[in-house]
Amino acid sequence: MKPNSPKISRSPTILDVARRAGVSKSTVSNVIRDADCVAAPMRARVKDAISLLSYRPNALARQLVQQRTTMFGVVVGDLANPFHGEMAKQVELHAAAQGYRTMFVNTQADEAEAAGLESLLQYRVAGILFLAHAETTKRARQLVAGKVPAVFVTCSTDWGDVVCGDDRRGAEEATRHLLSLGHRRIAYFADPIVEDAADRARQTGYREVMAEAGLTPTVFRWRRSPSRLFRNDREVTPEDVLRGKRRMTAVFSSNDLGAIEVLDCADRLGIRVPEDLSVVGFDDVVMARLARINLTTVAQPQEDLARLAIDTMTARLQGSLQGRPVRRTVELRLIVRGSTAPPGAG
Amino acid sequence: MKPNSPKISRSPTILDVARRAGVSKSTVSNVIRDADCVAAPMRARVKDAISLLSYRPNALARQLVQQRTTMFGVVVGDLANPFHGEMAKQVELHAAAQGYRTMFVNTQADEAEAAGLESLLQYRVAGILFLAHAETTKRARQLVAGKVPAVFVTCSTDWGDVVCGDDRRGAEEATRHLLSLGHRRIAYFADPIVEDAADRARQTGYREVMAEAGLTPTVFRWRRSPSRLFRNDREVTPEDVLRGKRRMTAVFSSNDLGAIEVLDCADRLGIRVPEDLSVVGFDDVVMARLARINLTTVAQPQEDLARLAIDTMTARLQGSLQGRPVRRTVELRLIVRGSTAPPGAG
DNA sequence: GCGGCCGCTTGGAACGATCCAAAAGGCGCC
DNA sequence: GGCGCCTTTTGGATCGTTCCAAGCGGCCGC
Repeated sequence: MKPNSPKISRSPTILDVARRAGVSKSTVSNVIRDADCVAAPMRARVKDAISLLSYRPNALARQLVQQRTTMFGVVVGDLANPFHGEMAKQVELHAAAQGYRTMFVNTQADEAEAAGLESLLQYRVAGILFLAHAETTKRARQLVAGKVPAVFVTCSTDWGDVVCGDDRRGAEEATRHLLSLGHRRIAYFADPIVEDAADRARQTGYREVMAEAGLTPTVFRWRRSPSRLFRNDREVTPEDVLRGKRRMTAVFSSNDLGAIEVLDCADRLGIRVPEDLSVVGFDDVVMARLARINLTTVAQPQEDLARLAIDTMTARLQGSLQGRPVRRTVELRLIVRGSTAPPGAG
Repeated sequence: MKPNSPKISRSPTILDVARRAGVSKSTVSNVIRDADCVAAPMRARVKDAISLLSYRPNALARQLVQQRTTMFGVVVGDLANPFHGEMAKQVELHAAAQGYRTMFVNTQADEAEAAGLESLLQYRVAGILFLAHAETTKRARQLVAGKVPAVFVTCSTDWGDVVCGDDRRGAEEATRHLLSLGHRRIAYFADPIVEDAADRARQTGYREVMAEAGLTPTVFRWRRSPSRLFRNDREVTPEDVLRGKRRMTAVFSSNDLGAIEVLDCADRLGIRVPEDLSVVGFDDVVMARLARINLTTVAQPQEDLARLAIDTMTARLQGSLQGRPVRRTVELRLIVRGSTAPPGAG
């Protein structure tokens, strides 16, 4: 080996540090991983060399040799959706607290999803979190199932752990609230193009309660995905529902964004809320608390969801959780605000 | 080397593929990087082996040896903020289109920022994007400046490329709009605790126009960062402004979230908008378009911002952009909606 | 027939860390 | 003084790729 090869500024490696401190690379390695088997004066000398060279360990090299990474892949339907945004934030926060970084893929079960997942797998992420995601494609399942732990947050599946609220019960509570106010003609608005499990569970809760009360359920589905909301290109509008022959007095939307969209349509059509129409959402996004929105909704505790999701993931990774997928739930709670009232209250 | 060591299911490597196809690993490498120097029948044989073993290249190993990664670090102030969320989404989208993955760090110039940046640098990300971020700390500068290209989107700095609108001119236009309606007592609401450059530029624009008109500027600052808005723990409220001795007739907020907060306070205080108070925001988040919000605001073209940011970043990486930091701007445009009217219009 | 060239394939040396087994050194005990 | 033991330190193998220079045929032209 030639002494003093003329290094042209490249970031220093563990070998540079070793040379500078006059020790072997193994000792440097022991210091940076702070193993306990290194004597104090030596440790000090190495630390000096490290800060002198402003050495920064290479995470790629480390994770390659360790055969495990500290990155999570996060697949999120639509970061522009406030609910997803908040979930993403909370997940990033809790992952970071456990020493994991997060790689995001923003995709709605479209063709980009497969590419995004493929990429995450090539990076050998330690696990993949699916956030408030529409139904995953079979392709997704076939790509990740079994290769890497998967946790689904606020959405359901049979091939990975699930962390969510009891959507069905939440929907039941919301529907009962409308019933107790005296509503009989209550419509359910499903949001995305692609059905997801959360949507289905909420719909089931709604149908159940309607049936119990001897009422006919009415289900509508937006034709646009949430990201396209507020874009004035609605294909199903509340007008279809409210001006139709069997006029509805209440709408229960599978999520807040949809509910707010309903409010907006109602406003533009001159339909008063809650006098002419009651609206209930699901999620409790911050926006819903505004005096101008003031939306009755089923709150999902986003921080709890995120914490539980990360806990589940780390449990899988440490092996303290093994075997068949588990399902962990958080408490949902109806928050009554000003968008609901007895029918014909005006 | 022992033949047939009893492999216990591990993801297959390039060597496994090579053995299976009866060629050398170099040839396999040539196939997966599709270099043109490999004969057709051989290529076919290798591809068969790849799909047979469902081989997936290891991005860590590849990037380690190539000495360059295809990951961007993205530092974003608050993913729960709709403007940041939309920016994050657009950036992820355009990065993915160029073959880059994104690692997110959600942080507001707090102590977590340094740790997050350190982590990004350990991963040897190709570059770091700062999104709508509050002023970066000196620590951030000292960590990343010079090591890796940095692009600041919708915020400014002197040590990295900047992509933003002409905030000052936008603020001027907004202020002139209020003046032209007849307002004289116009307050400016600065949002975050930590001043950022965008905020300063907007404030300058406001002050400029006020001075030209011979009016005294009045600047207020929220004491909470945007993520804490809507939480009922305001420390400065529009009440301070509107009920004070020198009653304001208009408020120009440095961003939409703040403007919406103002609207909300006004609603709760029984102050009518726009009759008693005109409100102008900045950003044009989707929410602002709702009939119930209907906020006059200065629109920032988020997709253009994201595209330009990624373009600038890739230009730096390819070396087609070199030398001192550049500053690239996009067009801002005032959108007049229903939250502004002549003073005393009620 | 031989040299040269070209197209394809290959072995080996990186990349920058971790980890393990073995070496080195110091110390006390018989 | 020799032996074993314990604490530190060390060299080398390894992780899964890329990349380069060299090898290897075969073909063409003179």
